[in-house]
This record gives sequence, C-alpha cells and structure tokens, in this order.
Amino acid sequence: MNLKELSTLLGLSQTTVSRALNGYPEVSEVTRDKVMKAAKLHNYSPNTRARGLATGRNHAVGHVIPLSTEHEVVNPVFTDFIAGASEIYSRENYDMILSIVPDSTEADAYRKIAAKGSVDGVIVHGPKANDPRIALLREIGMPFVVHGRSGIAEESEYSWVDMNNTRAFERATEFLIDLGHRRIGLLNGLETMDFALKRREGYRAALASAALKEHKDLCYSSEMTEEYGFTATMEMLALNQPPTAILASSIIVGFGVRRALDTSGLKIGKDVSLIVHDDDLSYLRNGSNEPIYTATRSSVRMAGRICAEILMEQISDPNRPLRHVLLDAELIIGHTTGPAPKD
Amino acid sequence: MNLKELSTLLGLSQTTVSRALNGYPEVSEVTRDKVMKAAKLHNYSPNTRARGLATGRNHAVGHVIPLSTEHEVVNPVFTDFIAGASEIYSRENYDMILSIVPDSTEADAYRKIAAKGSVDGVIVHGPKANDPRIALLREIGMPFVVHGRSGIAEESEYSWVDMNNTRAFERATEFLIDLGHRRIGLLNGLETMDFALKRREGYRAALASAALKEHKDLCYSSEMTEEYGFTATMEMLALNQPPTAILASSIIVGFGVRRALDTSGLKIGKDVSLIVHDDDLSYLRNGSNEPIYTATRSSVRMAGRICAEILMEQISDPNRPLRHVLLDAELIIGHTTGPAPKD
DNA sequence: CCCCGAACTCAAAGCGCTTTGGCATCTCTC
DNA sequence: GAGAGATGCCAAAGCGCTTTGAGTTCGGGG
Repeated sequence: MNLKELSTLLGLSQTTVSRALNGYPEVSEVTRDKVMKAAKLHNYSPNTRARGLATGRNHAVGHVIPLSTEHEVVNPVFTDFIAGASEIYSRENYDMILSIVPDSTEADAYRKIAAKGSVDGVIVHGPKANDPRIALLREIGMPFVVHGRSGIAEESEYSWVDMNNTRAFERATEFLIDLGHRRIGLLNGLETMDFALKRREGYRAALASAALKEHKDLCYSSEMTEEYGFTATMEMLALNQPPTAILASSIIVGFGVRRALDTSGLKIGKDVSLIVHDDDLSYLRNGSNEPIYTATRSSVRMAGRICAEILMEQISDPNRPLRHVLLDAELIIGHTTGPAPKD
Repeated sequence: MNLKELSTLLGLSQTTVSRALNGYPEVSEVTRDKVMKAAKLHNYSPNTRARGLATGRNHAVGHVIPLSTEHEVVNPVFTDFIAGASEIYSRENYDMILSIVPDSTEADAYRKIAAKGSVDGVIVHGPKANDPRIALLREIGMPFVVHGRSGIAEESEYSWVDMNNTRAFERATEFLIDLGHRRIGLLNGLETMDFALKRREGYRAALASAALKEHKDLCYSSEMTEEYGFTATMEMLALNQPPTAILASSIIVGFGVRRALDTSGLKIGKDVSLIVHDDDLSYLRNGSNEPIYTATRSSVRMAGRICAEILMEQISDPNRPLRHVLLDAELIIGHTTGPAPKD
C-alpha cells in the first residue's frame, strides 16, 4: 500500500492524504480522521526512502563502532548503552543504524556515511585519548554526540556525555587509603582510551595527596576481560610485596580478580580488598538489593538515554547550543572491601 | 557531491557515470577508470535513499529486538551475535538497522518495517517456544533467518541457524552422570524460550536413560544473570539433599554459581561440579589457552556470521532453497568438574 | 567510398514521497 | 448582493538515483 493507492482509495489527492497524515492544518478534521483510519486499516506506513528523499530527513541515527584489532567496542557496556539509547529512539520513531567498521578505514567510513545520507546524526563511541573523529565530524557538519570525551582542549566545542572517571577513581582510591591500604593495584582499561587515562589520573591524584607513590608493577592496562583480571591479579600476588587492595575497571575484570583470589586461597574483602567500576549493566548486576562488590557505579544505560536525547535535540535544531553532561559515579559499599590486613 | 554534480564535472551524462560506477559493461574501461577516480577524489557515495527508491533494494537488514518486561534480548550473547553478523554486512556493504520494540507491539513492528521498506530482510532473535513472528514474516513475504528455532513442526519452512541445544545438554548431563553425580541441578534460561526448552529436554533425556528421575527442586528457569546463578545455588545448597553438580545455562550464571560456592566454603570441581554453556563471547572468554569451566561450547559469533550469510543469499535470490544449520557444541573439560564426592 | 554494426553515450521516465502555488468553494461583512 | 478572506483540496515539481530506449560516433568490410 502506498500513498497513491491510499489516496485513490479514499478519493482524495495524494497531497491531502499526506497533509492529513502529517498533521498539517490545511485539512479538515473530518477528512483527517477518515484518512487516519484508512491508513491504519490498510497498514500504510510511508516509505522511508521516499520520505527521506523528499524531506532530507531520515529519522535515523548512526552508531559507528570501530572494530579494531586491539580493542573491541562491541562489548557488554556498549550493549547497555544502545539499549538505553534505543529507548529514546523508539519513542521518537527513529531508527538506529549500526555500522561496525575496521578502524583503519574509520575516517572514510564517516565521510561515506555522510555522503550516503542515510542518517541524520551519529553517536561516537569509545573516544580515544585524542580522537580525530571529532574534528572530522565537525568538518563534515553532521550532528553528533560523543559518549565520553577526548582530550581536554576543545571539549566545549562538541556535545558529550561522560562519566566523571577521574573523580570516581580518585574517590575509590581515597576510600582504600582510608581503610589503611598502601599498596593498591590498578587494573585499568586500555590507556589509549580517554576514559582509562582519566581513571588513571584519579588514581594517581589520590595516591599523591596521601603522599604515596605509584608503583609501576601494580598498574595494568588492557582490554577489560575476565581473563585479564585473573592473570594480572595472579601476577601481582606473586610479587614480593603484593597489593592489599585492587581497583578494577569493570565488573567483568572483577570476576577475574575474584577467581584469582579464590585460586590463591585468599579471602576477598579480608586478605585483599577489591573495588570495581560498575556500569550497572542489566546482565551483570552488582547484586539486586545489596551490592556485592564495593564499586563506583554509574549507569551506562542512562548515559545512552542522555546521549540519544541530546542528539535528537541537535538534529531537530542544529543551532541549539552544545550540551555537556558529566555524570557522577556513586561509591557503593559492598562486601569486597575491608581494612588493610596488618602484617 | 551528487551524481549530477559529478557527471557535469566529468563532462559525462549521469547515466554513464552511474553505469561506470555500478560495473555495467556498456562503458569503456578508460571512462570507467576516470569516473572511479573522480568519485573517490570527491568522496562521492550514491545517496542510499535515492538508490533504494530507484532499485527497490536497500542494502540494509533489520534486527528486531523484542524488549519485554520479562526477558531482555539485549544481552551479551546478542552483542557477540551482531558482531559476527556485521562482519558479513560490512563485507557486503550492507547496513544493519536495529529496532528495539516493546514485544506487545511486535507484530505491528514487523508489518511496519515491511511497509516502510527500509530493509531487505530481517533476522529474528530469541524465538520463543512457539513464536508467531515466523508465520507473520512468511505472510509478509520478507526474507528472514531465525537465530534458533521455534517448535518442531514447521522448521523446514523457514531458514534457521541453531545450536544443538538438546544434544549439548544431554551430553553435559551424561558426562556428570558418568562422573558419578546423581543429583544434578539445572539452572536453565527462561523456559518460554525455545532454546531453554530444548536444553531441558536434553537434560531430561540423559537422566532418563540413566534411570534417574528429575527433581523439581533442582530445576530452575530464569533470565540468565549472575545474581540468578548465585541465588538459585544458595537455595539448592540449603536443601536436605543438595546437588553435587550443577549445569548452568551461561557463563554469567556460572559466575554466580562460583560465588555461591565460595560463599558457602565449598570447593568448585570438588565438592560441587559445574558445567556451563559457553557461547564463546569475546568479553567472557572461558580461559584463553586452557578452559576454566567445563563447558559446552558453541560460538554465537559464528552463528551470527552464518545467519548473515544465509540472509544475504536469500536476499540476492529469494528463490534459493531454505537453509537449516545445526551447530554442534563441543564439550570442553575445564577445572570445574570432578568425580562426585562420596558421602 | 559508403554503409553497417559495435561500442559508447545520452535524455527522460519513474521510484514514493513532500511541498509549493493555485484553484474552487464557502462564509462573512459592508 | 458583491468582494474579501477562509477553508479545503489538488496538480505538478522535485528529492537523487537507476534504467530503458534512443541516438551518436567510429572503424572496418564490401
């Protein structure tokens, strides 16, 4: 069923039917009603391509996922993020187009997306420490929102939604220091990524203000897998002076830490304390009533919602001022932290 | 840059340029070359909407994710699946459109997608025991591939890619029985889902052929979270006759089981054995060299690739015969199983 | 030297929609 | 009762592409 068919069926012109459906005032309520009913009855939805072609609007946004050899953004965090974003999209009747592109061809991919004109805006995932995509998108002139930030310099020049990574990890480290811990391991994410750098800074700041020095052999940086948590922890435990506390960059890494401690016969929260960062993932809840892990928590799903909302805003009116949202993580106390053991 | 601009720039007609770009034989190699170069230089990509309108082909496939109150398909398994699928899509230059729709309006959503004509085919995720979507899509006449199956009756009438869930869980159960276990807990997924039902069948079959009876209080069914694994295990351990082995439907559930055993001071693989199903998720690897958990393993990412490939086939030639792919899970032996403890 | 087919190229139609500008018809107002 | 302004509807253009059917050019055989 297309417009033409529907309109001949109704004995009206295409114009009138189109206007009726799109809420233009030039059509009487009676007619509009008739049209609406007929549309529903015959299951008519305007063809998106044609509509897009005519209006220049796609009702679609793009999520470009760099597929790199070193870092996979298609991860559980990403999943929850898009779950959040799509809540907004479905409300606004927008489609979400996912392109997973090898990061070698990423710049091209963005240009191509712009040229193909199939989306009205994009969301940038997993910004690196100094990410060329931002300049690129500004140059192209397509509305975009970054999940995270990239470098400090021009962060006022694009819209972003970020968690306060620095503060979160600073706070977590302070908490451990207050508990008497002096040797604190950091299982960070890949430090090519902006968020990981910021977390590192926070960790460092807390140590510094307690006049503690950072030990190189207690600081790890890698893709955030369970295996990583396990291996790194085992390595640290084998040191002459193993850490009494560990800060893990995700709950999955935390699982690995737990396994390593179990394997080594150490009691979590007693022999070794653990704080994880908890993205509040729907499938990896940190306890339902009561938290299991002591954690810095910030819902990535929420971040997805906010990003999407800002992008919608930006699309509907490109002249809106840029938006910057900094979400604070809360420190929640679970069963994996305790006072530093005396030796 | 659009076709018109590009062609005047080259001093050629739009037809010629279009043909040159699309590989038609009516254009000389010299011309084609010039056109190609210019297109690359000026970063020209044909507008997808216009192209779609003209050809009726979108170069896009849809993934419809039912968002239900009881079951979230946006889960880590889904993530790896689309990572696999998109490997194929990006190779074939297809877009992936994700729609997350409330499952109450799901039927409508499919009709609407068909009517809007923005995709050439769809992949059906998370089929329920008897899923109406399949009949619906056949009626609509849009190419589709199901990840999983739905009921036994007409499974020859649509394309699907599934894991042999029944066999996998039968084999795992047999393995535990061979180790001497008699009380085997099952932490299944939601048994409204087809895959979970099939797993249950396999479990049941193995028990039956060993002349063991199924204990209701050892069989759980729920969304596959860590919390679920923990809670259910704690409950079972509190029984008069707790299980000596547990079968968990995912590695995440397995994490919960591990935590429950730790909490209870029980040694995994000794006091209680554990087999998980391992979807070989990139972020939740079951060990890199050597498996950690004893598991039935089948790569969901691979399933994604195969689904996508079949769908591409089906789209390019709707008359291709339907395809049915049944992937067998391998049983891999990790450190979480051992002979049943004597009491 | 001419004609014919091969090799190219082109103008124009059409995909399904929105939107501009215009045309009836109808209702007031003076 | 006529002109002005609403009101409700319509025809047609145009979005950027593909594709049909119709040229145009060129080289080679008769």
